[in-house]
Amino acid sequence: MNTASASPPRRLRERQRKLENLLDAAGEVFAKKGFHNTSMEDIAAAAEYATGTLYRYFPSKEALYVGLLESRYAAVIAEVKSRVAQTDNPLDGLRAVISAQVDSMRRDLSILQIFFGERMEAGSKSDRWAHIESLHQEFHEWLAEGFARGQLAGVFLPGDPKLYVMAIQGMLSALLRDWVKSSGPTADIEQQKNFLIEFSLRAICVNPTQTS
Amino acid sequence: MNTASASPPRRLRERQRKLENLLDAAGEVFAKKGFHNTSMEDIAAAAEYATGTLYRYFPSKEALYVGLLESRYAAVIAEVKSRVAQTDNPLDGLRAVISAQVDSMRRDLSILQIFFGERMEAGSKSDRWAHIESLHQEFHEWLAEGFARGQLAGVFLPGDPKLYVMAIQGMLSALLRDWVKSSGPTADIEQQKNFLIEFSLRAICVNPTQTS
Amino acid sequence: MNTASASPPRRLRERQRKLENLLDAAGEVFAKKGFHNTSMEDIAAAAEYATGTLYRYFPSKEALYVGLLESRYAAVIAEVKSRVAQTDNPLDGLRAVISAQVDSMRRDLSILQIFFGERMEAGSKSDRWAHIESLHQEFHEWLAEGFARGQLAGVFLPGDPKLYVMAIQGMLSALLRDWVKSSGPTADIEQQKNFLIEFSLRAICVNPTQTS
Amino acid sequence: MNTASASPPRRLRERQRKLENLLDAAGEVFAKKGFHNTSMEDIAAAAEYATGTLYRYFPSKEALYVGLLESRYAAVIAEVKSRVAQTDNPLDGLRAVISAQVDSMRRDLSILQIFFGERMEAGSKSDRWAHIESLHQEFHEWLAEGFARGQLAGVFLPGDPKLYVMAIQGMLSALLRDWVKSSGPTADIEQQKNFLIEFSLRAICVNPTQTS
DNA sequence: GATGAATGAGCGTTCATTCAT
DNA sequence: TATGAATGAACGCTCATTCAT
Repeated sequence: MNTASASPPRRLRERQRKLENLLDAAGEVFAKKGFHNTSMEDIAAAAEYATGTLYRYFPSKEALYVGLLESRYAAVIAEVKSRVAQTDNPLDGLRAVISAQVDSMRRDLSILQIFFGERMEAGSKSDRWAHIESLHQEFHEWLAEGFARGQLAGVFLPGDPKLYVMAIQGMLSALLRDWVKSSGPTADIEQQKNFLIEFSLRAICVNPTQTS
Repeated sequence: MNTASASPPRRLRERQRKLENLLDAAGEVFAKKGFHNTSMEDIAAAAEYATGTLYRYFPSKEALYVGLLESRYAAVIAEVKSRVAQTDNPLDGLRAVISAQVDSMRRDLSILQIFFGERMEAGSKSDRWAHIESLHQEFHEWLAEGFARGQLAGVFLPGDPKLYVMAIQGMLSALLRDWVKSSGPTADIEQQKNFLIEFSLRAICVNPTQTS
Repeated sequence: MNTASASPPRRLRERQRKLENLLDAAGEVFAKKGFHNTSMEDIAAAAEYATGTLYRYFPSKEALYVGLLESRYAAVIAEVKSRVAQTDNPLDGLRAVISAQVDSMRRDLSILQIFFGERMEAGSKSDRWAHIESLHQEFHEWLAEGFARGQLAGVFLPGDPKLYVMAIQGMLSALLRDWVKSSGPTADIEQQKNFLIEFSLRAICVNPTQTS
Repeated sequence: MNTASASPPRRLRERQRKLENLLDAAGEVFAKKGFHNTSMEDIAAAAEYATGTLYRYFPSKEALYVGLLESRYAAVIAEVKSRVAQTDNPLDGLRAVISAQVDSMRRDLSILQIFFGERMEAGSKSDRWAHIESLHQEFHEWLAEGFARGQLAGVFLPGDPKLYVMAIQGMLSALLRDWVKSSGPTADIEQQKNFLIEFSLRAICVNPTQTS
């Protein structure tokens, strides 16, 4: 292979790398100060770029923010799916769903701070918001399907799977929000994680007593 | 009593009435557009006042927002406490806690949209934020105490009451957030409410089968 | 005399008294905070009136300010003239001019702070400004005439009397400005006053050595 | 030296040039309308910039104003010092002090209008105000020292040098204020300048008759 | 591609003034 | 006459975005 043919990929890889750097920098700043209190100049400074350069990568501040959320959310979803794939029964699947999310978040608290930071306006008609929303939808549907399989297997109690998903994700959110408020996961993370798991199993399983 | 002595109260009542109107108007606008995308002019227009007039009632936009949250949150808490006071056992107490919150919110969806709208920066050192935060703390502690009583009565399972509170409030939040997203409570509210109650009872009660 | 005929004068006196109070209050506030940083509400509060009431006495904030200056300046001028009237030769007249101004100002430092505070815009076409300006003109012309008499008497050196007036008044201003800056007359007022007098006499008199 | 190494200086020089333009424009507007009646938009228009641009050079309106005063005052002081340095005896030094200030001011009347315009509130704790104040202090002390040397040489009369300085600077101020009022130096500047000089020499010198 | 100076619309806030009571 | 709630124009300042270099 010659340089000519190798160059385009290199260009792309280069661009990807810079884009990642930019998202990382933006992530830090957004996490610390929220969307509205972060200026493009802040981000540029953190990424060591000039303001104008940001616009070579994202057409607007909102696009940058949404892109960031998207990338972080996708990573969490991927982590969950991967961890669930390593299980072979609904109970462990449920455990993995909760565990993976707690672990993801714990690893990078800034994700949380962004997730629970200011929501953008419903008015934003950006395609990217649509996409992030569809990521979310698709994730919840995937969770619901997994849940339905547990019900068919006679392991989970009957009822609308979507409601079960909502309940579990709601509890997770509350835990994570707590961490954000106390700016950092509290000491007994494992205990909290296990609490959530046990709590869920009791509420969800046909035969909770056999769940250890 | 003569008119002269009655007059000052009238002034105050008048002011209260206007203040309520103002908060209502602000509530609507903040709910629709969020804090940062709502201008004082928007609020003034909604309240049918001139911009300057708003500052006779609140010293700043943030104070107005916080005042609004405070007033709404206090109402929800009051409702919950009142409903719980009418119960005479932990199980019904738990049911009341969930029921009352769902009902409160359903009644005025705009509260929700504000609660789940953009959070202000942690930087806001306003005393009012401190107050609203203490309202929240105090409410959660009150819930935790009630829960602890249920444990002492042997009705609820053991475990850190604060975690139980977090779990329940988290599920409630998720439900309400769902409503906000679909801009309005979905048709089967009662079903969703009951789902949450049953779900919680199973996860919390020593003897869930006797809970009807 | 009956009440009917006495009433109008009483009304007027009453009004005068209130007006004086108002000016006094305004004087204090203007002196402390300057024209632009003083709001009508400040003045109203200091005078224990409602804002609207101020407009019954002065048609505008500027009119109030100018009225205040006018009244204070007129008093200083009157003091100077009265003190000069008690002298019988140009030398003592000059001494009185300087002495009276220093004493006037020392007595009420707030006058100074107003005189040396922010000047209004030249744009203000108010008739009152014209009047205050004419007070000033007339005072300086009166001083110049007095000076000219001293020249005719062979006591003062020749030269444009207006320039002499300007020089003396300039030195007085500088002294007073100094006081304002150190917020209060400095300890050795008498010494400073005498310095100015001696300085002036040396520069002005035909035969300074005989001036004690 | 290559272009690369020369480029940064160019940037800086460019910035300096623009800053000067800005100060000039601001000087004109402030001189004409005073601080409080000049809006940032006015200045921007005069400088042919957008409002936002001003804030790239000065962090606030006050900073711009203070920066302007500082730069102008520093220039006057420099002129005075330079002119005095060319003299070799106290008498000529005194003449130079007065002459240089009159000439400086005459050259750019707008300086005057700013110096005698509205003073900022004492409340402004800006570092720049402190600096300008220290410029002033230092200048007056320098003048006082020069004066003391004249006393030691037996040329000037005894007495607190600070008071002499105050007197002379006060007369200068009065002259300049006069010019401002009549919006422009009056025709007989030289005569007025000489009057001030002669007046001062008579009041200050041990042997005024030999001073021509 | 990268820069960063420039833009200018938009916002929160103030306050002199008015007027119904 | 006195009140003080209401007004609304005006201001200082910010910052996402553009574009000449």
